[in-house]
Amino acid sequence: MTNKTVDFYSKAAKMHVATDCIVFGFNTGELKLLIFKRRVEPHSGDWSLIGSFVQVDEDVDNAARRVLKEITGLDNVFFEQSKTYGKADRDEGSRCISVAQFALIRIEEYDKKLTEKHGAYWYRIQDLPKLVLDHDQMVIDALEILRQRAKHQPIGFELLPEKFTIPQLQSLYEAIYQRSLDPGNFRKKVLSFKVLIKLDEKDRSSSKRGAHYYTFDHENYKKLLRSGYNFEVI
Amino acid sequence: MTNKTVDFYSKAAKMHVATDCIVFGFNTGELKLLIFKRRVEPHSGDWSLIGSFVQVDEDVDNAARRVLKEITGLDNVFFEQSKTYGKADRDEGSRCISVAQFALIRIEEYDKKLTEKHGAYWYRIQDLPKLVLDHDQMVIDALEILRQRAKHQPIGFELLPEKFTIPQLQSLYEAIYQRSLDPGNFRKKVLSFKVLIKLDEKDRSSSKRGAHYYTFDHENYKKLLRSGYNFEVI
DNA sequence: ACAAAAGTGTTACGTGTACACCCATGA
DNA sequence: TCATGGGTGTACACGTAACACTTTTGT
Repeated sequence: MTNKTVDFYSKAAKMHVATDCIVFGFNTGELKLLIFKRRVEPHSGDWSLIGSFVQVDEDVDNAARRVLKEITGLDNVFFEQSKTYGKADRDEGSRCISVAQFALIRIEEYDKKLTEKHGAYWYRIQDLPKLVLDHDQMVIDALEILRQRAKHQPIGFELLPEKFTIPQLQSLYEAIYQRSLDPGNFRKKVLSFKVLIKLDEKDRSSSKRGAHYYTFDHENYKKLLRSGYNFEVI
Repeated sequence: MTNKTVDFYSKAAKMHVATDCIVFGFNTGELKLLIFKRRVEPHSGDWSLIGSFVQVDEDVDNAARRVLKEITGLDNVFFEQSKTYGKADRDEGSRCISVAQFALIRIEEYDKKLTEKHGAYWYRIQDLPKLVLDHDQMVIDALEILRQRAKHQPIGFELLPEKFTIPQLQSLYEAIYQRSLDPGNFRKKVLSFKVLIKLDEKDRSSSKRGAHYYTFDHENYKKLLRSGYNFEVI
């Protein structure tokens, strides 16, 4: 590295880089968000998203995975970058920009002990409390992106258990878009993509007849994507 | 601020934060990108996007506006955040994350003297040279987002002069999506949105009959958006 | 008068939507 | 056997795509 380089970089300011996770979950027909009570100043005790500073030798994406694992115990979670928040005055603690990322997790699988230990709770998105800093805006933006994605990719499967029924899937989409869908049309649409594998087993928890379980056909999905398929679910 | 706070923040690493601009322009029926020859190490002399470090007291969004103004002389440019690049090893100079933002500019209006002074050139997106660091990927991602946006918002108008004809607009969309569109259908579709104002004046540069100039009706666009309208151009 | 681009009209087709209807089963 | 949610079938409306056709005007 030349002296010129050192000079050029050294003149530039350094700042904290954080990542905040908008963690979506789904159960009992409701879209939920994992938030927790902040334990450091400023705003200790207020509600906040789960976040962390990014370490010097750590990819930003990985920082998000690290925190989420610390809190939920979950690995291999679906993550996607949402937006970066870079207003100079967004954090009065110190100049700090935050890369927001949203995660979709199967709510049944996370470790309740861990989340309780960290003071984390699932809230319905409709009745979230006021969050710290610009975290309210982060949630609004992430929801927007989730809706956008869910329209064209079968992203919703990330939020359901391995085995799920079509009515369950429909209920998820209804929760995401906050509107009701026609059962017949939804079923036809979603089956037309040929990315669901029907199982023999049935779920009888919500009707006497029972609804068939399905699993997501990852193989076929990838194949179809490569051949330029577009999944317009809604 | 409590001691606890100081402690918490001070333990976290600080790093450089940069912003890189993917500057799109459009003329002679081609989608162009503004890139320039890098003048600092590492990679001095290689082709690069236009970027800068973010200053301590500067919003990330404004940093992008600042560089673009320095180079093109343009103010009031359409900007949108694209993605943040945060791999630990993305810049060998020093740990540095970059918030990529794309800009749409009216190519006729920029100051040629300024861009020449800074060693900046317009390249057709089809034949861009290899760019420095992860800038190639930034362009790919930004194009993807531009296409996404252009599908649902009349974003394309940002790339055209104040007055433009419908065939011009069509040619822009054809450049963005790299496919040809039916003139009749395109015209019908775009006029159906009621966000174009027809002017008396005609552009005779590309036909004897001449094509009517139109302007974008910002007022009506905002009104329609508020009432929940969706602009599906393609 | 003809070429060439602008602009209009018409029709066929596929897809989404609404809704009627049948199925399976526990109580 | 009836109520309930699962699942199938169908008819209509509408948006889109393809393309034929008309208009304008400089050469």
